Amino acid sequence: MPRQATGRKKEAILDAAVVEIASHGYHGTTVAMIARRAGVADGTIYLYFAGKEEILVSLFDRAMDRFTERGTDELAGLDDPVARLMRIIDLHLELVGGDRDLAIITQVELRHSLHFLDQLSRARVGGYLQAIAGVIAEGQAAGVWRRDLEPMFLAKAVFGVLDEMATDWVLSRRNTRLAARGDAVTRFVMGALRPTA
Amino acid sequence: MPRQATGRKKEAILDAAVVEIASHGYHGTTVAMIARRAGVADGTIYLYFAGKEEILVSLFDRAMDRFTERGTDELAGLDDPVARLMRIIDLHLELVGGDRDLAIITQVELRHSLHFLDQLSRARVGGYLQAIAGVIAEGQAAGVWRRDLEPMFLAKAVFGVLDEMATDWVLSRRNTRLAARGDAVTRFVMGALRPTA
Amino acid sequence: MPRQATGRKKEAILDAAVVEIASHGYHGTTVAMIARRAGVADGTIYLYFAGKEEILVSLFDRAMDRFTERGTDELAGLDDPVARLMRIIDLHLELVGGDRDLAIITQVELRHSLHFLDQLSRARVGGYLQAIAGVIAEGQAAGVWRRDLEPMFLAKAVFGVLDEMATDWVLSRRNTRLAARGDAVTRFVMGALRPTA
Amino acid sequence: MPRQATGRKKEAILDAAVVEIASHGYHGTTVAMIARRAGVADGTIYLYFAGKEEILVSLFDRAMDRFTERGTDELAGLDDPVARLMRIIDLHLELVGGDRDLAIITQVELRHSLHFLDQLSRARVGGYLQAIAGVIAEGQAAGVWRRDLEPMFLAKAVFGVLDEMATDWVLSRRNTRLAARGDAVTRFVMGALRPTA
DNA sequence: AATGAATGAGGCTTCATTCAT
DNA sequence: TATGAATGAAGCCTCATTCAT
Repeated sequence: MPRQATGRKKEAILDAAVVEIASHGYHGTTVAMIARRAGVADGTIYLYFAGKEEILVSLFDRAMDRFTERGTDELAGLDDPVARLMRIIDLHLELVGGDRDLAIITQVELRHSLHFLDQLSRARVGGYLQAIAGVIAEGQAAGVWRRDLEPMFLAKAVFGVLDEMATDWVLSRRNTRLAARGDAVTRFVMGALRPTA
Repeated sequence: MPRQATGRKKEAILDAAVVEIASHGYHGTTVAMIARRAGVADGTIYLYFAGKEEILVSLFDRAMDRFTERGTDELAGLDDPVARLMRIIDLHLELVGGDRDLAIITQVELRHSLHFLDQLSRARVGGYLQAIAGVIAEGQAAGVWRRDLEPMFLAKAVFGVLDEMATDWVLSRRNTRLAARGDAVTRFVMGALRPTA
Repeated sequence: MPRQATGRKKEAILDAAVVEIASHGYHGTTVAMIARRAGVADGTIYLYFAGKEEILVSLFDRAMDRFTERGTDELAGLDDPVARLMRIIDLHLELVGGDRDLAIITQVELRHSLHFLDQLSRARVGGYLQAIAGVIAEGQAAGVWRRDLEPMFLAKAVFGVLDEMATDWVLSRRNTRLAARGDAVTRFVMGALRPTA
Repeated sequence: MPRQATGRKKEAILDAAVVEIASHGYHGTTVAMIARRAGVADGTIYLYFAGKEEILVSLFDRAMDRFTERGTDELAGLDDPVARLMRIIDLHLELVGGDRDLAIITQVELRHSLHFLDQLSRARVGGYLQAIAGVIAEGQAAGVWRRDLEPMFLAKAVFGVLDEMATDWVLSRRNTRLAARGDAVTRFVMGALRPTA
C-alpha cells in the first residue's frame, strides 16, 4: 500500500476520533465508535496507535504541530514584540476557535487526568509558554512593557486569559466566533503589560 | 441515627473521595476504593449519593460552599472595590492552595467531560464570575478602572489568570505555596484594570 | 453470607472448570463457559480467583491436597517400605483414575506451558517425588532394594511409569479402569528394584 | 523457484517456530513472531502451512522423521534385543537431549490439549511404542526377559521412564546432559526386565 | 441504616487468517 | 510465490450498581 494511503488512514482515524470524543467525551467514546466513523475495522486502529490513549496524544500532537507550523509562518516577518504578541493572541483564538470539536478536546477532554495533563503540559505547552515569555522579555528589554514581573509569570497570565476565553467559548452555546474576542483580549493584555507609573 | 452522625458518614465519604480521586483520577477511582478509605461498605455509598458522579458533584458543591462562606465573611467589611478584588485574588489562591488534593480535583478532575464541566460552570462558577464582575463594575463606576471593556469579560480574564496559576501550581512538583503568587497576580490585574490613557 | 455457602460457590466454580477444561482444553475454555456451568455470573469468578490461570492452579492445588490427605491416611499404618510403595502405586492409579475429567487436566492440560509446568512441578510434584524417594531409601537401607541407583532417580523412574500409564489411560477411549494396571505396575517396579545379582 | 529453495523456506519457518515456541509457548507465540524470525511475511506462512497448528504438527513430524531415520540407521546392525533396547534408550536420550528448544516442544508444548496429544500419540508415538514392544517381545522369546508382563505394557513403562527423564531434564535449570542419564536408565530397565525368580 | 456478595453489560485489545497487489 | 495491511470475531476482565439479609 502506498504511503499516501497509509497516511490517509491514520488521518481518517484521528479525524473520526475528534468528532466522537468531542461529542461523547474521551471515556464515553469507544474504540469501536472511532473505527466505525473512520470506516475501518476495530483492529486497524491498533496498526496505527498503541492504544486508545495514544489516539488522544496523537490528536494533541497533530493539533500542536499545526499550531506551531502556522505560528512560525505568521510570526516570521514580525520583529516588533508588540506586533508579535498581538499576532499570537489573534492566532491562538483563531486556531482554537477554528474547529469547535477540536477545541472541546483541547479545552476539556485533554485535561481529564493529572497524569495526562502533566504529560501534555510538559511536552508541548511548556514550549508555547516559553515562546510567549521570550516575546515578553524582548518587549521588556525594549522598554515598552513593565519589568516588575517575570516574563514567565506574565506568559502564564496571558495564557490563562486566552485559555479561559477558549473554554468559555466552548461552553457557551451561542454561535459566536472565538476570534471576535481577540480585540478585547489584546486590549486587556496590552493594558496589563504597560509599564507601571 | 442522629443527623449529626449521618452527616459525619457523608463527610467521611467525601473526604475519602478527595484523597482517592486526587491520586488516581476520577475514572481511576472505584467506588470500592472510596468506600474502603471511608470505612464503609460499598453499598453504603448509595445511601448518601445517587451514584459515583454525584460524589464528584457533591465534592465540588462542598468546596464551593466553603469558598463562598469564607468569601462572604472576608469581604463583609470591605467597601472599596480595589480592596475587595485584591481580597478575592488572595482568597482564591489561598483556598485553592490550601488543600492540594482538593486543588487537583478542582483544577483537573472536575473538567473531565464537556457535559460535566458545563454543568458545574453554569451552576457555581457562573455565580462566582458574576460576583467578580460586580466588583469590577463598581470600580468602573467609581472611575478607578478602565471602562472600555465589559465587566464580565474582565471577570473572566481575571479568573483565567487565577485559574492558570492554580493549574500551574498543581502541576509543578516544587513545594511552593500558591498564595505566594498573590502579590504578582494582584499587580498584574491592577495594572490591567488601570484606565487607558 | 455464611462461610459454608462461600466455600460452596468456590467449589462449584472449580467443579465446573474441571468439566469444561477437560472437554475443551484450557485455552478452549472461556471464563464464561465456566461461569455458566457453575451457575454464577462471569464477574463472580473474579471474587474467588484472580484470573483464569488461577483457576487452573487452584484446581491442581485442590487435587494435590486431596491426594496428599488420602495418601497420608492410607500410609499411616504401614511401616514396611515394600508395602508403602505398593500402596503408593495403587493409590496413585486409583486417585488419578477416579475422575477422568480431572485426569485429563492433570495429565494433559496442566502441562500446557513450560512456565506453568515448571511452577507446578517445583511446588507440589517435587514433594511427591521426595516422598517416594524416601520410601525407596528406606527399602535400600533395609537391604530389600538395589543400592546402585540413587533414590531420587528411582523415584523419578517409578513416577515416570505411573505417569505414562495415567496418560495412556486418558488417551485410550476404551472403558477400562486405570487401577486395574496396579498389579502390573507393581510387578514391574518391584522387579526393577530387586537387588542386582 | 526450484524445489530446493522452497524446501529451504519451509525449513526456515519450522526452525523459527522451534525457537519461538520453545521460549514463549505455543499459545504465547504468534504467527507474526515466527514469520519475523524466519524472515518472511506473515502471509507466506500460509503458503506452506494450513494454519498455526499445522506448524506444530509439522515440527513434530520433522522431529520424528529424523528420530526414525537415525534410529533405523543405528539399529541396522544390531540383532540382539538387549543391544537394540540399550541403543534405543541411549538414542532417545541423546536425540531429545540434543536440542533443548526442540525438547521443550516435545516434552511440554506438544501436550497442550487432549485432542492434540491424542492425535500425535496415535500417529507417531504409537509406532514408536510398537517398535519398542517388538524388541521386548524378541527378548522375551529369546528367554532373556520376563514374560509375565505384556510387551506393550513393558514398552509403555520403558517409554514412561525415558519421558520422565526428558521432562525432568527440560525443567531442570542445571547445565547437565540428558544423555548422561543413559547408563542409569539402562540399568533400571534391564533390572526391570530380568526374568522373575 | 448498613452490609458486601453478586451481578452482567460492555470495553479494550489480540491475533489467526485473508486477499489485493 | 510473496507481501503485509486489513480484518473482525472473541475473550478476559472491570466495576457501578443492586438487593437479600
